Amino acid sequence: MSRTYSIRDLADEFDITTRTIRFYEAEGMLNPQREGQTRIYTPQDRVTLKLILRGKRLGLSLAESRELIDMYRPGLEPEANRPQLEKLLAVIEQRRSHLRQQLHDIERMMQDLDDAELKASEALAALKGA
Amino acid sequence: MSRTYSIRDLADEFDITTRTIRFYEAEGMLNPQREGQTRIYTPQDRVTLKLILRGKRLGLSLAESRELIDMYRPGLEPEANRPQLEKLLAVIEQRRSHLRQQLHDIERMMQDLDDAELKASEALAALKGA
DNA sequence: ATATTGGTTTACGTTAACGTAAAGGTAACT
DNA sequence: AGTTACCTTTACGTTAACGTAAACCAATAT
Repeated sequence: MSRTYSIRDLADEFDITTRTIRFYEAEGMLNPQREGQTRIYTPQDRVTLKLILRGKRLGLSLAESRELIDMYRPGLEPEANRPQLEKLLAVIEQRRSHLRQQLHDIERMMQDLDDAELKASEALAALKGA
Repeated sequence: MSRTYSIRDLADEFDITTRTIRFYEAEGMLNPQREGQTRIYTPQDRVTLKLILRGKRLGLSLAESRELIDMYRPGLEPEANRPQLEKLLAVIEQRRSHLRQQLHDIERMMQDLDDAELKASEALAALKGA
């Protein structure tokens, strides 16, 4: 019923190399089925990969992403997941504030650059006027 | 007149190691004066270090930060700086949009986590109710 | 005098996240 | 049969940004 993907399908879709995908598997983040030697990926595998890449964009390490992803697989006992879930929420919140800091830095930097450009063009104008 | 700083002053102020500061010097980003063997940093050196660290927070590589910083030192011929200045502005703009993407990812992730937590607590409630 | 504190150079070590190459299997064109 | 196109495993290589350790001065504290 549900379609499957080759390693190349996924590599192309997410613009990464097959090496990268196999690397994630070696790190225990993916466990595709096999058809003989060849890896076969389910939609679920695809989602997992997507999560890894999203985490990466957020600056999470693979280890962090792994924690996160393990969290998404609903444990049989939700209670057991509770502390981990809270810890994860804290990590995310921290990331969020980190991003705010970065945005702030960017604003400052843009401002500095605007100033520099202004000065430069003023200096240029002065030269031409002379 | 203007005060100076020891390597430790700066390391403590910015919460980095002296190794890091020497590393930046080895990379040609700092050129402190010497008093005998000992490095002496001026307020200007301090600003440079600040810029390096700001770049770092923004995810710039040292090489990128170096370009940036060289740009801040007003070249004798402003005209010559022009193309570089524009290139740099482009880099910053790209960073900015990258950050926006990250913020978006964070929002999604938070949402997913909220959902997960909700589900978890619901499952928990169901169990207790049974 | 010696021990502590803080500076120095030189140089090898470390980590993450893959890159890259070698060597080989299988299926499908031509 | 040959070659092209994917797939596989194994394994060594790479890069950035420092960490860490050894071995050494110089000034101060005890």
